[in-house]
Amino acid sequence: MSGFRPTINDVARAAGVSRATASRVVNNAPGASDPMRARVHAVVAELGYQPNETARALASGRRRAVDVIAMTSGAGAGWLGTHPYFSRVLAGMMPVLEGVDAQLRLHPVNRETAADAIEEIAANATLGVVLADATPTLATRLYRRCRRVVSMVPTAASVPGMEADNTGGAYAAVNELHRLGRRRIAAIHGPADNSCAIDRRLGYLRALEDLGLTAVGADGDFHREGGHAAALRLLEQDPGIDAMFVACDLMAAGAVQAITATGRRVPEDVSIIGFDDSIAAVCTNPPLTTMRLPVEEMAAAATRLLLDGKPIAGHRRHFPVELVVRQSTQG
Amino acid sequence: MSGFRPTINDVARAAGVSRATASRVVNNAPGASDPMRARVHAVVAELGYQPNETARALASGRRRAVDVIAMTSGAGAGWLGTHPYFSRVLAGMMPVLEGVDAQLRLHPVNRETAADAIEEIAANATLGVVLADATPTLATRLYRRCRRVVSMVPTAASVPGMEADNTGGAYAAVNELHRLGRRRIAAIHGPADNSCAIDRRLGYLRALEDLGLTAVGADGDFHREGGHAAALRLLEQDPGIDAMFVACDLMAAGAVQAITATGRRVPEDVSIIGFDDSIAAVCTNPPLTTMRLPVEEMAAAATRLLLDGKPIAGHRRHFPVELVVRQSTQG
DNA sequence: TTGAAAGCGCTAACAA
DNA sequence: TTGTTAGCGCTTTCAA
Repeated sequence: MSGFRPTINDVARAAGVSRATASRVVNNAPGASDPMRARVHAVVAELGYQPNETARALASGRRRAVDVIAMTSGAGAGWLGTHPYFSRVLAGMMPVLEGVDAQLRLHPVNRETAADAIEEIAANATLGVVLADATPTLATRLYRRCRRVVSMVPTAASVPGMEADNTGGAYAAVNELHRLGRRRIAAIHGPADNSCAIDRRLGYLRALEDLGLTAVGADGDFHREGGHAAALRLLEQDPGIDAMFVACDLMAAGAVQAITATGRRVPEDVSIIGFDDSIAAVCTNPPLTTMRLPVEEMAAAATRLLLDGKPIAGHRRHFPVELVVRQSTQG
Repeated sequence: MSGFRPTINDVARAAGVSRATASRVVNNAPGASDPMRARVHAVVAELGYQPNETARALASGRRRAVDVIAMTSGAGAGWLGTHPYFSRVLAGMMPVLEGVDAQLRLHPVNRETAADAIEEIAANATLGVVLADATPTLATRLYRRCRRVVSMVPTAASVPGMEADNTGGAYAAVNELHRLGRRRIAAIHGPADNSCAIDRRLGYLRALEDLGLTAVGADGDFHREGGHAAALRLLEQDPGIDAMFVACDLMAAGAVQAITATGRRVPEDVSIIGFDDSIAAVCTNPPLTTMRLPVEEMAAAATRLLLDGKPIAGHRRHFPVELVVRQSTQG
């Protein structure tokens, strides 16, 4: 009952038509009479024929697939699975891909073997590739090979990208904290080599300078543990801190835990504003006031851009980063 | 500089060898002398030749890809992006796929068009397909078409699956709560049509019966909102509740918020045990004691099973669900 | 409207 | 060890 897969030849033979006609019918292409169509359709149903996508792709020269590259640090899945970011980009892509019958290929790429992997992905890309997170070097290299690329994070100038206002978001967050009367506003930053983190740090520093306040910061890792540790360090170093701007919700979740563990209350003693508006923001207690990074919208836009054709060099689409007020800033 | 992609013919011609030899060298297949290898490699490097995977797959009859099916409810991405579960299955699959050069194709499938989609995926599956979440009907239908299928959740008897001890986990959770001296143990269940949720509910009910306690439950949706609402309802209906078993961490996060909002303390007044040990468990405040569902391990095992060949009908691999103690059960 | 025939780029017998 | 020759299953001119 199984093991055998009918080919279009089988369909054609059984229907008593040529392979070309069978192909036309199967593809709903013009140039086949109704009686022919009926015959072929009947056979297709009877045999349970399903076109071989590989052959189809080879023959037609086009295959509809978008590739997603996610960096994995060393062995293992890295961020994926431990950080909400990736599932948000996938979630953003799905709806736009659903209607257009294109498949989504996910490529975990680690820093060590990145060069080769990128080369191969570029060679076999069709609709294009979405860079979930990528270093400028990597993005540039990929873009040179295959122009149908969109990055979700800031990379090189030429590589088309979706650009969220990370700097502006951080700037706004600090100002919100200031508006609430906070004056000792510390920061928990992301990794020093992460482009989003760099922008957010910049926004924080600018805001503090503009407000005439002193910057106090600690570096985190974009994970809960790092946020927890950083908050503890900050509080020890300067017990008078009355607000924290945290560069990602996951770290903010850790910070909230650390702060309450020292006997302080959030938001009464220390107000917190996170960044991302990911699932972590609503899981904390109290829920986090945060700067919303519209990841799903960005991923959807990136996908649509690829679907619509080759994005031009240096293409930019800007996204605002807006304040979402929850309980970590106001009792 | 772009637009042209060298084929293996170009390589062969430039190297002055036959296509077969070029192919052998590129594939590291035996039967080519060192001088030949050197010549071909040089040309490959010079031309920047990259094999066309589609042609390769068609010619060799094998393509290494594993398909992942994730259900999307209606329009949009459904769970993906809003529930940590999916990224965990992807994260579990990545490491095992990384070494073996096989690609991962992600298929969002919605209930309405599921039948057709399944048919096509089955027809083009190669290594096999992993069902992240699937109804028995769907799993059975897919399994009939393509025997290389592994489900991550309980489905039909014949469909190979990774089976976590959901019932035992729930049973153990309730007993832990009882051991801590709790006697009014309520439950927040998952969706009535979700097989995992059904098993967890069963475990809860059995435990309460065995302990001679009265069951009190509310239905949730496996999301934070549902957990929040359910906890509120429960507390209103029976203010004396001193513990809750919540069928998923996301709901538990909502429950913690709801409980503290009523002025009660976690864990002093109400102890909570969640389920999953997802990212949500460590973001809550206090962090959640939970029953660990080893999703990554299960996904990795499922992938390996597919890589090793066709799983036999009814294949089962069992996974324990273990208690992870954090602060929601003990001050 | 239909069919014959030439590939898509590659692998894998089989000969030499 | 090397090259020649068929295809893999399908699409797509081009004639009929």
